[in-house]
Order: sequence, then structure tokens, then C-alpha cells
Amino acid sequence: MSNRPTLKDVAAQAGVSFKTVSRVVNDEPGVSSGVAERVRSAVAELGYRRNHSAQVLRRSDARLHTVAIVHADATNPFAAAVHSAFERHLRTAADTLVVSASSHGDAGEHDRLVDLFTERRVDGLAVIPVGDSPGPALRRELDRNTPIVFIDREPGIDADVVASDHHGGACAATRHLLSHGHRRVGFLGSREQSESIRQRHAGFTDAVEESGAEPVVRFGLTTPDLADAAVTELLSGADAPTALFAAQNLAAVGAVRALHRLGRQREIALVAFDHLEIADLVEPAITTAPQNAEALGRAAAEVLLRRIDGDASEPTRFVVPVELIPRGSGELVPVRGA
Amino acid sequence: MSNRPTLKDVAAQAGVSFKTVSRVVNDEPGVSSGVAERVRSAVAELGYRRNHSAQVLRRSDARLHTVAIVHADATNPFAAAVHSAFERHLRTAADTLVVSASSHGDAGEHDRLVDLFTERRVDGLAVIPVGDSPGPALRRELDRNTPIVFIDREPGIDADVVASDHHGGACAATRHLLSHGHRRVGFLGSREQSESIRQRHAGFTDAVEESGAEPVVRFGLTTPDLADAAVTELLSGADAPTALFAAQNLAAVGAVRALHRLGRQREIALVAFDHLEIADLVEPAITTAPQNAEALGRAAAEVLLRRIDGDASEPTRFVVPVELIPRGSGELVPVRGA
DNA sequence: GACCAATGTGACAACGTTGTCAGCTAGCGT
DNA sequence: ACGCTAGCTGACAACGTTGTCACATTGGTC
Repeated sequence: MSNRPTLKDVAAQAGVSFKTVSRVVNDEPGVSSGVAERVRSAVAELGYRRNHSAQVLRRSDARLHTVAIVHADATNPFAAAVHSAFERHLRTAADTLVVSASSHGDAGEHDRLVDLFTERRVDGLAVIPVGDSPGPALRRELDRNTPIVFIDREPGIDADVVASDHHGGACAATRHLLSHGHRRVGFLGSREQSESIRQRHAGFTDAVEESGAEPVVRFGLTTPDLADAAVTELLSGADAPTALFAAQNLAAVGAVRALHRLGRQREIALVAFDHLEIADLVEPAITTAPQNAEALGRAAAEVLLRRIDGDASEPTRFVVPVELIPRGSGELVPVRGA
Repeated sequence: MSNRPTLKDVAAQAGVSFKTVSRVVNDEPGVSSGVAERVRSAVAELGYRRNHSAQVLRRSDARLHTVAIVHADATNPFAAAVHSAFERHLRTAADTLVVSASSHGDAGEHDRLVDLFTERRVDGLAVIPVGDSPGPALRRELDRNTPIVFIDREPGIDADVVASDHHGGACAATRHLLSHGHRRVGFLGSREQSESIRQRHAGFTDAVEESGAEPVVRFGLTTPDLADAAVTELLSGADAPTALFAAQNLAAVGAVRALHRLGRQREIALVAFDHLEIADLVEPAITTAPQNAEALGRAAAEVLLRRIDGDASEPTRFVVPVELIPRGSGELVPVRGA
């Protein structure tokens, strides 16, 4: 990785001063065409590439055309989709390299990654937060007015955020179920500590309350197995719900499994928040309210670019709507004989 | 993103020379404890962070503790899992930051990303190739002996590769089917141009030939719909296969859908190469031969670290075994009445 | 008291690049 | 022939850091 050619090497090869080479590689005016040609062929011959570190060092206020995104978990398909849209937008709209790293859910590592990226100087940061509050490195950068945008989750601090309309989406999904005549509706949630799950629960509750229906709420269903068990238990009791709202991915997977095992998949209505890989592979297909990862990533890119361009106005909160996609499971009507 | 404090700023604050501050932040010996303490509190007060660009520039041969991985598609769960293992290993074993970017499948963009990362100086590169042959930037870096490891696909050039045992895995999966008594076995493949699909086909063919069974081969099944149609057609003919080997993800999804629609999921055996999200969600569960993403990522990290540490031996090819996971669908025996 | 080693500290160069400025040449008008 | 301008080109400083070396101070030894 060493002995790369420098401006000097190219200059020696072309028989000019290194400043002239600099001019050529930066397309600056004031180089005669003959010399420029000689320099260009020397550049090609040696395979010269500008040293980004030196460039950044010299012009410390200039755009680096690099932003970083710090993940909680890059294997999460939703995070990957957001990242992908974010990256595509920045690459095409601003010729900016998006680099990323993942903390695998560890808050300390998360903050350390922020630190490593700031050491390496980037134009801005996108963060999918881990935990409730920003770590010291993130806080320092916020104080320093480094362009930072938080994606998907509340940072627990006053800063730019791009997030889904968890409340509105859950509310719409629940209303959708209620509009088909259900009077007892189950809520299947994962970690109650999660702000987004709390908001989905609030949306669910608002919809249920405005209709006078009866909610049945279960939290802590962080794995399909737990959700499966919870649904099995819910449906076996008296006054079992006739419709279920799965507030999260894995809870929905467990619910689907339980309904199929019990053979009641055409009887109990189900709407799932978030994208479901298996939505179309089961019968009936699952009605979902997927977060719009594409819109989130794109919005985050736009917010960040505006900050990088010097916008110093108050932090904004950009809310991306969540649209319901009816596929069958959410349009089932309650059956009498339970 | 500007006016960050430098060594000089900290030095002024602490009333020492900037070189002394440098010594303190690098834990070099030869600073009295009193001075060191004063410097450390100045560092904390100003929120000083070392400028990585300047450091890299000064010590151009030193380790940067940064490697890059260039994806074809970061939203592909398999690639994400490989990336995740790769990153975890480098972070924990070598305190190295893994940065990544995705080309979204565009070969030109892929090579451009390689170029951008080399401009920014990294210790090494991991590449999940796009297309058949490396672009000019990648070729230049290979010539320059930059540590580079190719993951999952053949680079079409002599270089370090870490890849799954496509041939062996397909061979074992097919033998597994044959050992349950099947004599007519179908192969469901996607793009025949793909080297890994070719290898899986070769493994399938070897297993079939050594047993004297009859193969039925379909290529081009790049979407579930196409695979669904192909399976429907295959099973409707005379001499229909009694077992299927799906050589790829999406082909397997289509096959599952077709079998369930035809109600023959307990009759036609099926083994799928690669991980299947729905493997456990259908009845019978799908026997799969998943690539070991964890092992691939880890092996790639190890190969790359060895190169970074100066190993200059011949390029190696590291093959990661593919283990069969029996779940039910692959253990079905052929039934008489077709 | 003179010498020496050990210790702590700072001055300075260098990394590869870009910005500033000065110098050189050619071409033009007088 | 002379000066002037425009157009090229190069010398040099600076970015923030680390490596090298020299200097100053201390304490111990003969």
C-alpha cells in the first residue's frame, strides 16, 4: 500500500514542476496544451492518484465529498434499504461517497464509530441511534455543529431527525381493522422501551379508543417464538380478539406461524407494521403497513446536504408517511362462532 | 465541520509546545506526569481529536486501521451477513474500522468506488465483484500489491479469493436427494452465466451421473414467478421428477409456491441452495444448504489481515464448506402414483 | 566542583497537496 | 529597440501531524 506515485514523481516523469502537474490534475487553466498532454500521459503511465489525505489537510474547509452513516445493524433489511437509498441519492445528487460502519447494537461501539469517522473527517454524519441518548463523541460533534441527521429513531436531543410516522401508520392500520367490523383487537408489541414501538402503541390506542372497541395488549414479543406463544394463548381464551395488529416484524412472523398452525389464518384478521418478507408467500397474503425506507433514506440525504451546504436554521423533524398495503389478511371480517 | 482544535490549540491552552501534546495523545514516554495531566485536561476541555488525514500523511507507510469493503448490493441479506462478520472480526481482532459502499450492481460505479477508497488510503480492500472482470482501478491496485480479497465470486484474475464450496454443496445436496431413492431429479437454476450457478450445476451433474439417475435441468429462473411456472410445467409432464434441487434463493421461493399451490409439497422432495427466509415457515420445512456467511466474512478478514501484515506469498483460494440442514422437504421419498 | 547520564522539553523537517506570488518568455504596439 | 501585457511555469508556504535531533535541567559520582 506504499510507494504510490506523488505529484513529484509525475512531474519528474513529465519534466515539469509538481505544481504544473497539480494544475493539470485539477483542470486549472493556464497550462499549455502540449505540456498538459505530456503530464496526462505521465499520470496514466504511473497510475497516479491524488492523495486525498494531503488534499484534505491543505484545504481543511473544503468539501470532502464523503459522509458516513453509522448503523445499529447492517444486516437488518430495513436499515439496509434506508442506507441504500441514502447512498444512491448522495452519490448521484452530490457526487459524495457514503461510507458506513455498523455497531452491531453496542452503544459504546456506536459512539466509537462516530469518533473514528470524525477523526477521518467527513462532511456529515447520518446516525441510526442505539440506546436512548447520544454518546460523548456524538454530543461533542453536535455541539460543534457538525452536520448530523438521525434516522428512524429519536436521538433524545434537539437535532435533525427523519423518521416514519409510527403513530399515524399504526393508527391507520388499526382503523383499517376496525372498519371491517372488529370489536376486540389485539396489539402485539416487542420492546416497550423502544420509542417507535411506544408511538405505534399510542396510534393503536387512539384508533381503538375513538371507536370504542376493546384492546388486548401484549408487549415483550421480541422473537417469533414469543409472539407465536402469545397469539396461541390470546386465541384460546374467552373473549379472544378477532383481529391482530402486529407492531413489529418478528412479532408478525410469530403471529403468522401461530395462525397457520391453528388453522385460523382465514378467520383472524392481521395487519403487520413494517415490511414482511413472507407477506406474499402465505395464504391469505399479509396486509402490511411498511415503513418507506426509500423515502427515509432520500429525505435523510437531503436534510444532510442542506446542512452541509451551510443551512444553520433550527433542527427539523421530517416525518415520512406509512401507507397501508391491503393483501387479504387485514380485510377479513369477524366470524361469529369462536 | 471546520475550526476544530489542533495540537497547537491544545498546546497554547496547556502552556506547552505542540510536540509535547503530541507525545501525550500518543502515549509516548518522556513526559512528566504533571505536564501530561495538564495536557490531558486541555484536550478534554477543547474536545481535541487527532486529525487522521495529517497523521496518515506524515506516516505514509503506517497502518491506517481502515479497510474498505465494496458491495454489489448492500440490501442483499447474504452480502450483509458476510459484511457483518467481516466487520466484526476486523474491529475486534485488529481494531480496524471497516468502511463500506455499494455499487448497486453497476460495474462502472463499482470500480469508481474502488478508486475513491484508494484515494482515501485504506490498508486493504474486500470486494464482492460485479461483472466478470475487474475494472481499471481494481487492476491498478492489484498490480500495486494493495491487499485485496475477493469474496464469494471469482474475480477473473489471479488474486486472493474466499468463496463457498458451490460444487461440493450442490453435490452433497443432490446426493442427499438421491439417497432417499429418487431417480428423476430436477435442477432449478437462475442465470447460467453466473460462475457460482455453473459450479452448483456441475456439482449437481456429478452427483446425478455417479448414481445413474436422470436429470431434468432448467436455467433462467431468475424470479419466483419464472421458477413457479417452470416447476408447474415440469410436474405436469410425463416422467416428472420426484425431487427438485433449487440452485438459488429466488428459484427456491418459486418452487415452494408452486408445490403448495399444487398441493404436492409432501410428495415432491426439495432441497434449496442458500439460506431461505421462509424455510421454517412452511410445512414441511425446507431442507437447505446455506452458504456460511459468517465463515466467509471471517475468512476474508483473516486473509486480508495476513496480506496487510506483509504476507507476499502466492494468491490463495479459500473454500468455505456448505453444510446441509435437513428440515423435512429434502427427506421425502418418491411416491408411486404420479 | 567538574563531569556524565538520564530525563524532560522544544525546534524543525517532512509527508503530498493547494494557494500565492514572482519570474520568465513571447508577442505586440510604439 | 524598448516597454508592456498576457500567458505559462515554478518556488515557496502552509495545512496538522510525527520523527529526529538538540537543548536544558536534574541528580549522582568521582
